[in-house]
Amino acid sequence: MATRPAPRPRPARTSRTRAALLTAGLDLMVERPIDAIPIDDFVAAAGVAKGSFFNHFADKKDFAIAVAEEVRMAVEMEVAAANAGIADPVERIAGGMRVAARFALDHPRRTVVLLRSQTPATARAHPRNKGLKQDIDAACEQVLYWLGLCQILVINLVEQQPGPAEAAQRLSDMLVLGLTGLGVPTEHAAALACPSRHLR
Amino acid sequence: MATRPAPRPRPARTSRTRAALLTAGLDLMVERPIDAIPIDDFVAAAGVAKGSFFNHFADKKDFAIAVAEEVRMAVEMEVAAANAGIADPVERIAGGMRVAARFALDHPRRTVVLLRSQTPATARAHPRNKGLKQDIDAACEQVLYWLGLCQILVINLVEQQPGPAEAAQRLSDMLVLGLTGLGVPTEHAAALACPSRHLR
DNA sequence: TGTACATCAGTGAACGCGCGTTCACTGATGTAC
DNA sequence: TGTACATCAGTGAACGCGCGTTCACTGATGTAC
Repeated sequence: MATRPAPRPRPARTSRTRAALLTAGLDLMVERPIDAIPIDDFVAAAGVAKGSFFNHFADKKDFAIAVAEEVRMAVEMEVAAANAGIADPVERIAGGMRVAARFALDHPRRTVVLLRSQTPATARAHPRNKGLKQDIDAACEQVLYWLGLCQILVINLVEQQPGPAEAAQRLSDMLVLGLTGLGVPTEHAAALACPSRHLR
Repeated sequence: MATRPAPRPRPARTSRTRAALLTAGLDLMVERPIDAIPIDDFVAAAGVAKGSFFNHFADKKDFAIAVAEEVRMAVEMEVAAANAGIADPVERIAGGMRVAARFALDHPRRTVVLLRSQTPATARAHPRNKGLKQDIDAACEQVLYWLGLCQILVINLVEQQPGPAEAAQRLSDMLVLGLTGLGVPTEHAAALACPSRHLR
């Protein structure tokens, strides 16, 4: 009967396996949605055994979330960095769209995976309840409206892969359209949207 | 050995079964993509036996196409009707977007199914070849650009379900954005996009 | 109108495959002494 | 440094379920006479 205290940290091999699986996930999910990819393909691409998959992820769904989360955190960090020190909320949301556009141009593959991971367009929840929470719903709808515009822009940039000038123009158009839609005065929106400010 | 000539047309029961399946398809595909719906659900909703499904459709994929095709033909007929007698190509494509918007507002459920049926955004073919077919590709890209804008507008209308005035405004914005993006002079685009022309 | 018969859509049980998940075993990694 | 041992990620064969597809049979519909 031995009483040795257990060894604990064994990060090297472990994190290598996990990273290989996440990388394989990114690679394969660029081409098709996760439901069309068997786990066998992920583990083959990662070069690990099928059982290892379930050592790191509870199930396939959990894996999809983990892959998307990696990309989402990367985007959010860039947004936070770009907005550091900016207080005006209108400028902050404009900055968010700008960063999203920049990210889509820089990392089209990761962006595709992120877009895929989200509840697909036309399947989103419709907060149609007209009860007491009307104000809250209105605020939520504005957020959804803005996120929707960002998503539309990002899809457009990833699909068409326009040159820098064209991309800046589309971002600018979308900013004016979106900001005026939120009630921002046209001149203010136009100033924030000036193409020369964007994308380097 | 009998030599009676065969009876042929038995349309009543047959077309009823087929129609029930297509209707069930529309109903269920509003909520989730076809890959998430077992055939058992379709036949249960249609009230027919599972075997009947394969009397009418070669396989599940064929069924998905048939459901989408019904909606697509309805849209195309409306576009053709709206554009009858109009020769100017710029007005014709503007009319196409107008009809698509109108259809999305009138038939959001059918529109959702149609959107689902298409190669999902971020999975479309990228005609990136820079060879001799440059001109053809350029034309194709313009068509894709326009269809993409229509799709974006339609998704937005179905998701947000704005009131008539708001919807007309979004259509107008998208028309100006799209037409000027195709090189149409701003004044001309603005005239075609005038909100008072749209959506009744 | 009535009867015999031919056809083909309808039916649902059965099949079989793809694939997500499990599990008993292996072996690499690290600790205790 | 060397040896014994404890742990836990890695492994891949096996399992089992969901679901698309098949098929032998039934029965409704319509034609011939």
